[in-house]
Amino acid sequence: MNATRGTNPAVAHRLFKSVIHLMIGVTGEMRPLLAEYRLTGPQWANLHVLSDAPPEGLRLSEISKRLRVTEGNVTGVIDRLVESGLVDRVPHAEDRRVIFARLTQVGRELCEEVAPLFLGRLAQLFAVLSDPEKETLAQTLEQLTLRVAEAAEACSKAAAGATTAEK
Amino acid sequence: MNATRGTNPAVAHRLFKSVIHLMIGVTGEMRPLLAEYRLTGPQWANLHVLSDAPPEGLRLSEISKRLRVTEGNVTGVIDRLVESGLVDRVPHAEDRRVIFARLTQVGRELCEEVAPLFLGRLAQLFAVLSDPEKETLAQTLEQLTLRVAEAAEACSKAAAGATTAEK
DNA sequence: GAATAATCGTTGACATGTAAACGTTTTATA
DNA sequence: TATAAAACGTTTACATGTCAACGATTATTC
Repeated sequence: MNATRGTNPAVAHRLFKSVIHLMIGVTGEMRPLLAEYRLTGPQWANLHVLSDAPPEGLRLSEISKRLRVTEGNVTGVIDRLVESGLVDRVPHAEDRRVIFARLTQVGRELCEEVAPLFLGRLAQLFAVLSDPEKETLAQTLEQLTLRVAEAAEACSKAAAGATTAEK
Repeated sequence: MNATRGTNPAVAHRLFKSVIHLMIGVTGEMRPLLAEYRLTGPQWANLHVLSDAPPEGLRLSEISKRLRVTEGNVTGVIDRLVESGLVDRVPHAEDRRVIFARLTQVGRELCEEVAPLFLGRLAQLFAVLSDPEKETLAQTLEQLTLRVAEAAEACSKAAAGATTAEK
């Protein structure tokens, strides 16, 4: 389909670095705003997914999946949010392995206060792009993320196949 | 100029998350490759900037600038690279505040071995896009990063002005 | 020339992040 | 049903990452 598809590694590297630099730039600019509320980026990310969750909250493994971080990481961040009184840990009624994280009243109110500021600031930083441009760009990055996962999976399967064949 | 420019915060948020997810995805996929050489992503980033540096190496503050991380961070990563025998610390001849980080022979050889593998894998992950597409995307992200920094600077200047005015 | 300011790298306190090994509980399997 | 396997969250060890406060050195300024 795309016979002229390029594979110049330097170009791929440039793209990689541009992604990293953008992330560093944006998170760096958002940090002071969150700091005013004694929050870090990851803490806010956890609060935010919980603010858009059913009343019973989310199990930690679900937060882990949504934020794309390990469960051990979620454990620690939730620890600090509980410490701050923003989140509660609620054991599952039936399955005793499961623990729900749920916003406290204070946590919910903080979310409602911070969310518009956070999103507003973000919109400010990205104001160079129109909404459709942002949509398009986001869509491109999302698709690329999917393809990266696919490429990785294909590779690991190939490796597994080779290993199996060797046995 | 762009009267229809959108400022829907949800769209900005989607873009933000797409950047983060892409970064998590790619760095996650590159980690195993580097791990084979007992390297982490940041360690490789440090080695790589040093591999493209004058013979005397780079001062730590310069590495900090290029990688967009704090100097304290660079100190730690370089510590471990020195520990691994991949990097040397060389004091500046004239300015005794300055310390250069420079690849050792072993470090340089490792770089030359890892670089093509790292870049090749990266190209593999990004293979869905052609080189021109990657270029365009990278350019967009780089410009966005610039604008983010500008927007932030403008904001801090405004804040400084307000503070000054209050006095 | 002496006081002051700026630069440089390090350090310490803290918050993420991963990976691997656990204990607990639940599910699947024989 | 007894056993094996899987799922869940925690813990540990380690490597980043920021920030602020340092010492040491150099550059400015008066």
